[in-house]
Amino acid sequence: MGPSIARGTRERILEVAEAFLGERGYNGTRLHHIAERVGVQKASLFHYFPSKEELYRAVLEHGVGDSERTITRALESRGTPLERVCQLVESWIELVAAHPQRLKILLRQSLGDAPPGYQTPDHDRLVALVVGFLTEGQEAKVFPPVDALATVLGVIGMVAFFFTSAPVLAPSWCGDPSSADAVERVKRHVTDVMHRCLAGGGEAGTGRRPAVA
Amino acid sequence: MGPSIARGTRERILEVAEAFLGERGYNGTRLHHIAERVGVQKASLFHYFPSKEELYRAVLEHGVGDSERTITRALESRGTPLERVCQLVESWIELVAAHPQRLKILLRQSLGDAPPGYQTPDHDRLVALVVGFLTEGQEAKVFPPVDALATVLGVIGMVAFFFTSAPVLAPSWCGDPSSADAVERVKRHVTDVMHRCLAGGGEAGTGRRPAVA
DNA sequence: GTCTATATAGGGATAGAC
DNA sequence: GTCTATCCCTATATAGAC
Repeated sequence: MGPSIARGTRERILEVAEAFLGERGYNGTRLHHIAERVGVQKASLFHYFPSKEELYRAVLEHGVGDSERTITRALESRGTPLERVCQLVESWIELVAAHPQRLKILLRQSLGDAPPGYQTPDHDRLVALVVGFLTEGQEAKVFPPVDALATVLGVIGMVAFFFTSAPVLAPSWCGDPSSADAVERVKRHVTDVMHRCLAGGGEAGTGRRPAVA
Repeated sequence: MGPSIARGTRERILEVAEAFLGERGYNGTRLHHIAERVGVQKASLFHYFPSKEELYRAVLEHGVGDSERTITRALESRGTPLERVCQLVESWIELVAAHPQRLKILLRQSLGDAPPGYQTPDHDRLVALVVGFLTEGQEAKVFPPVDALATVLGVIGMVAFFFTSAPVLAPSWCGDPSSADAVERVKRHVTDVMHRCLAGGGEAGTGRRPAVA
């Protein structure tokens, strides 16, 4: 994180744009509104960014790197493999709670809300990092034989849903998903699920269902 | 499902619109494109729907009701409570796989991609139905004391992510999420997780973590 | 570097013939 | 009920003064 005060106009534009892109999406965001909130004329935006699409790309790059650092750091931490997985989950949840807009932008991207012709980058490398950790644990018989890739993607899906869609589709879930209470509840639930799914070692887990129904 | 052949123009418009709204979103969908794919002039759309917004609402209503029927039917089925939960999960996954666009539209809605001023309807009643089932099971000591609401929303989030975002953000996940293989894999994983989280009765589950880290 | 003014295009919506 | 033609607004982007 850079200095949080006395930012230049370019940084303020990026910040406001990130908020709008998260809240309204690429197609729904008006340069007009960004300029207004920054407190500048619309034409001035084109002094810093040649087009709306380039502004979009700049916002994306601006938010990249945090996730990767969080993941590698957590996997290298001390503790049992299960503790490290939970450490990773909790760190990532905090990251998401701190920057909900970034996750929303990624989700929108995956749904196709991006500049025309924009190639959505994949995140296979990052996912593979965690999947590899789980697989190694399974080979060492410390994790049960669950579907490792599905487990990782499932956690991402749960957390993403808790912080973006759930508050809207099921208001009974929580008021402000970024509140300390909500963050704590998500952490507790996800780590609880991880314990239930990854504890018990290499033998068939607690309640693995017998066969196809 | 109505007759699938010799549909009227209105039905064809609804069908094509559903596809576009799922794929491009409300703001990204051009009436021009809908008309083109239907094989009709743009102005003709206004003979059937007074505005883009009304077309959007019609598409939504057209896809409502299936989910509710699926849920109530599964919860009233035979079997142990856990079997009924898994039955519900599998039925719902099939429904999602059969109509991925509908889920995408709902997700987009929750992200705010809807007509200006549109009030996204909540689904609290439907969620509460399943949560109630879990809570009763917990009071009867057949389910462990997990966070029931979080469990339900977590499953929704996982499945939603598997079928919409995961194929784009992590292409290693699967090629076509609606393929029989992919559907089977999702079913297996989610019911596996349900077994691990809901089996074992009312005592503290397998690996419930001791306290806050 | 920021402004006012304007060019240009695209898309939602309407009019009216057939 | 479907078409052609057109209106009109909005939004991106540019030109050029200060």
